[in-house]
Amino acid sequence: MSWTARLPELDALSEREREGLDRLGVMRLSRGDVVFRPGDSVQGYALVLDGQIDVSLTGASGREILLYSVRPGQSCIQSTLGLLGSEDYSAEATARSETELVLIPKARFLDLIDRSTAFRGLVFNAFADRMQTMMHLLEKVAFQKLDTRLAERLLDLAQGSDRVRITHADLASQIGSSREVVSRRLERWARAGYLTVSRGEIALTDPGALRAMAAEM
Amino acid sequence: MSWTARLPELDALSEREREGLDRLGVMRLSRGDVVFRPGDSVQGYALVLDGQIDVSLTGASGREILLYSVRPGQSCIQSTLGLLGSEDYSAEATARSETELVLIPKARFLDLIDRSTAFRGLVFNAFADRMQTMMHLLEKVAFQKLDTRLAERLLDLAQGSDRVRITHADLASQIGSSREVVSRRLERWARAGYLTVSRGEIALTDPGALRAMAAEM
DNA sequence: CCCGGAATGTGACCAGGTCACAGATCCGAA
DNA sequence: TTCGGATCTGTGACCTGGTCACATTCCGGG
Repeated sequence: MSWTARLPELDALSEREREGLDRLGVMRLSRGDVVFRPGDSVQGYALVLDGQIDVSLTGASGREILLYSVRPGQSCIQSTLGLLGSEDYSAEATARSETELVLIPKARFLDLIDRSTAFRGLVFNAFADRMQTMMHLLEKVAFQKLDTRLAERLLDLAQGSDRVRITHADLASQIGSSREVVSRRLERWARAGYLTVSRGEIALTDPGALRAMAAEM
Repeated sequence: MSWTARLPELDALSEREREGLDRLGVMRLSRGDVVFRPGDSVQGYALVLDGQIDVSLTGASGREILLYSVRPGQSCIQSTLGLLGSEDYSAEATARSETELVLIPKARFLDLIDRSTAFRGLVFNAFADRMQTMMHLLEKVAFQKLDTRLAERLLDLAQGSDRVRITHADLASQIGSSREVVSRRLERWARAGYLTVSRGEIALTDPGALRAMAAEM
């Protein structure tokens, strides 16, 4: 079966190119599987078909921060980095849910970049986008208050719904903070009536208040 | 006169391509001149011939952090970002010394990317490199202690010599900290005998100690 | 020699990260 | 059902670093 048909992003490729890619096998990952870790060498260009992969950095203290999530149709530009700049991974990637992905081998990838204008555009737009979000992340980490980042993250995780299933520790690692700090902040917000916390779950009772905090820089 | 000859990085380009580029004018900037600021739209691909351009982010509080410096032969990948991803600048760039640069207009740039494998390689290697250093920067800001970043910066600015001409405020803005904090830290280090401070200048008396601090993460 | 601006010094305070534990809750095995 | 370990959360003490509000000091030009 043809996986290239599942990604509208690839429509611009020629028939020939798509056929070639379709012969590549689809990998399946379970939640928690590690795609790569710091120091691994880059084997190919990773393209997610379904599910989600989180790419994050870990500091010396063990504290973590989420760089970005790779969703269907997107690629993990850490691999682009490795393929074009020939440096190994310095970040870690794990599957956040059941995930299907395709790995385009290095040689094939470089060949496609050379021959296909469409593919090139795809890759470089994705690259530029990620770079942009990385800059925004840097800006947030360097200058924004914890409140802002936490509120933002909660709203993002909620995706419009009013509850988020996540532990304080996970939440902390996504915004580059620590569990204790997040716990205390959540407690404060609970007292203020913005949300209620229970083991493994947070219910947003006043998303408006959160949005206000996320908005103020 | 041919400016393309001044950059060994461009040797890989064909004769034709180089001739075309040579017709572009060279811009001259003085120290302090602003190349672009947040919100400016991207006009073309900026290539530095001589001098140095610093690209930095500014937070709401006015605190700044240096993203990277563009040296001769390098390009400001903020412009690549804008050209490939079509987002405007979110950072600010200023000339740190007398600087000469060439601006390759958007259309010409995109054309070159399409036609010239060599040019493409150049651009994307530079892009990947910057991305890598941005990740390292993010890692530093998120996880490293001030000592490490400050010591690192001092050694970098000293370039092997034993003195650095810079104000505490400038130093602070380069590492994303504040003047007061930097002043106090320098004073502490002066008491420890690592360096001596005088108005506008810092003399490194014990670079070894600084290197030790820069090394420990 | 004086004066204004630039650079630096200083104390008080606040936000947030770290450490060391203490409870609380859940879940599977006996 | 109950026990025990694992996971999650709560809490106080402490430290680093950013912020605010000023006070000093230094330097060059008139």
